[in-house]
Amino acid sequence: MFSALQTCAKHNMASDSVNRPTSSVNRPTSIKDIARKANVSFSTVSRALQNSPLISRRTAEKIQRIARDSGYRASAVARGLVTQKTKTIGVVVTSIADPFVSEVVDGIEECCNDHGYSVFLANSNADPDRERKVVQSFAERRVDGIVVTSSRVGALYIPLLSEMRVPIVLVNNQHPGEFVHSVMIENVQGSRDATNHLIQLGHRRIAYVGDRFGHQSDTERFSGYRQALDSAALPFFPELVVHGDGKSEKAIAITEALLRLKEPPTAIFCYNDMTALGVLRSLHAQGLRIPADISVVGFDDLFIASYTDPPLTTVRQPRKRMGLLAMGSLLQLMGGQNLSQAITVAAELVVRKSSGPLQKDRR
Amino acid sequence: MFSALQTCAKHNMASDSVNRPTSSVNRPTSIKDIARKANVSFSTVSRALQNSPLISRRTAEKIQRIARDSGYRASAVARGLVTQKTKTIGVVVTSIADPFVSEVVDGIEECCNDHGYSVFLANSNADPDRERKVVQSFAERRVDGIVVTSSRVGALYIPLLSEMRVPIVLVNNQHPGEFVHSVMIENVQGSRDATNHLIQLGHRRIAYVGDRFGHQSDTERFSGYRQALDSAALPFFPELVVHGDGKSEKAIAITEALLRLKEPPTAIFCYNDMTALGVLRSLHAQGLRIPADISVVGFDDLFIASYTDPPLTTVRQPRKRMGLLAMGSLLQLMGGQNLSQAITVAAELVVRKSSGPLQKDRR
DNA sequence: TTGTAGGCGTTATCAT
DNA sequence: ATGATAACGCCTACAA
Repeated sequence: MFSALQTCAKHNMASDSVNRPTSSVNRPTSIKDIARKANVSFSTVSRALQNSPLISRRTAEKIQRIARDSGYRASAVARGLVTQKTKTIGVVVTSIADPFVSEVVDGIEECCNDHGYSVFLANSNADPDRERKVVQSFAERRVDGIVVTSSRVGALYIPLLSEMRVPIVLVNNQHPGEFVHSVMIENVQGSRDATNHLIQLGHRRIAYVGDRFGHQSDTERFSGYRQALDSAALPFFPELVVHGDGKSEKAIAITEALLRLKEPPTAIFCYNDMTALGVLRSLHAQGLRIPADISVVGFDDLFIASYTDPPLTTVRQPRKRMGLLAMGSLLQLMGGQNLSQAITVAAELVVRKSSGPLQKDRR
Repeated sequence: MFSALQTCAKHNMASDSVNRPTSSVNRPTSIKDIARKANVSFSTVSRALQNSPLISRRTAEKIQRIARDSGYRASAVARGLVTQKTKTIGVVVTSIADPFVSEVVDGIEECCNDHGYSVFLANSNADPDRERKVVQSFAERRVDGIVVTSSRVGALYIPLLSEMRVPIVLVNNQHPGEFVHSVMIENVQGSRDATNHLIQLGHRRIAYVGDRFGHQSDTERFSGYRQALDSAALPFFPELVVHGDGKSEKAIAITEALLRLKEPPTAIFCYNDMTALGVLRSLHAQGLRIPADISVVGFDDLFIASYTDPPLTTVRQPRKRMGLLAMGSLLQLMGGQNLSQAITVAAELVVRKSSGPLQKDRR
């Protein structure tokens, strides 16, 4: 008892005079501070705070009370160092300001929070170099897993995966085939449905305003469009297919060109809602009535789609759910399970007012 | 030399047989692994990797090469433990899916990235309990600073500030007066400008569709509206002031009621763009022409504002810049500076097509 | 049921 | 210019 006290005193002196020369940088209260107040060893405190069964109820309660009263917060960084698990995941996005992306992240975050994980967020600005750097920083942070949305360079992650030994899940990335774990929207089915919808309304000259050439999602959506035409035995008009950039400005110019054709389309199917926004605006500017004169269909079902004039017929991507699914897969992978199948999510046609029956005598 | 080798060998044996009984959980390569390969002590490696001047060029280069080749990534968690600085900040948002919020976060993230910080993101869902929990988790993560956007419970952070001893900056929170460090939009000036704009167009019966009663930003925007009326010596009509909820659905019903008045307004100034969206839709449904029959002005300048029909006159909040400013302040605070003045950002009226001169004979 | 000791991967302060 | 050593705050055998 006596010697124990002496040791304790010596220890205190050491830590007060030597270890903490600058008392001005007072650290957050630690497990040791609590141990001192409770007159127990700090390992007892550690156990009590984890509700370990091998601690007497009395001391456990006392310790927990002291911890609460002194506003103790266990250091996740110290814990991470010893357990080799940080309970964090990294999320790489092109831009968090993108409404598609932000809803996916919303889903990811919700799932993380429910499972005690914190999320690191980083923008890549669709720049492969930045994307690389961001992932390096995640590596240094020792994240337990990574989710990447809309990457153009999914292949980048293949070597990283083995290097970092951390599970990675991609959402709507450009080259899912190359990557094991991914959540993808069913582009082909979605755009087939959209095109079929227009065909059933009687349209024969249906334009497709795509994304930049070579992008996987564009290729797939175009493919769905072709499939619909083919299975309805309708002719394919190459002049009705134009590549945009997924933004509305470009779509405006494209629409004008489309309308200048000797035989303009009677319906326009757009790669995404942003493109459709530009198309709508351009059509309005030309004084055309929608859908009386021409029909428009988008893809994504952004919030804005129900507020355009007229409300936009489009293909819905359940973005938040895709985020939840991605995080769900990641949790399984981090738990050591080895699911290797890519998840694919059905796209849902949402019919609003921008699509209508073909008017035979429209001009 | 001989004894040194022996020590080294002993050390290796110890760490290989005792310290790492399970070689299956192979950790990322550490400073020690590199030290072994380079035949130097691990402190030399540490210095070489930090470009310490007291290391010979030769060994420094050798070490750096080995580090690069073995894909070494310094553990930020270990570094954080010893330096007591994690180089992370926590961002609390109501919902990252909110377009206002996501652009603020975009600015924050950009600034963080430029300065070597990583950002933890967490949704509060506007729930004070969640908000409290989120901040606790940030405390455990030992973040170096916190940014909170659109909190309704700014006061919550006052005790936290002293407890956590971490700088906090609030963006557009409800009660800035209570809090030292904040970035706020100039609500009063912005809505005064908007209202003046309508007055100059000849409007006398201008409605204000606000947010829920009691919210600071609503109170301020209403105050700007009143100021404009007063300084133009115009009468104030209480029946033209209605409280919405900042969402478009509610605004639809409100607009219908407004139009049923014996003397309906000739212009509607909305608390935000979402509200304006509902107003526009309702107006369209009633067959009114905008702005010929009635003018509409919003607040925020969301992306969607330039794509409504007609494009919406509104008051712009420079959201990304506000994020940058908030993070700028936080950097200064984390650097030990003690700026205590709240930052206020000017709002900018953006005139588009939804506002026009009063038509005397409109009905 | 509780205490002791060692180690997680760094940085930093001594020595040499 | 380099090496040994002690933290940082926590977890976890192993001892008692």
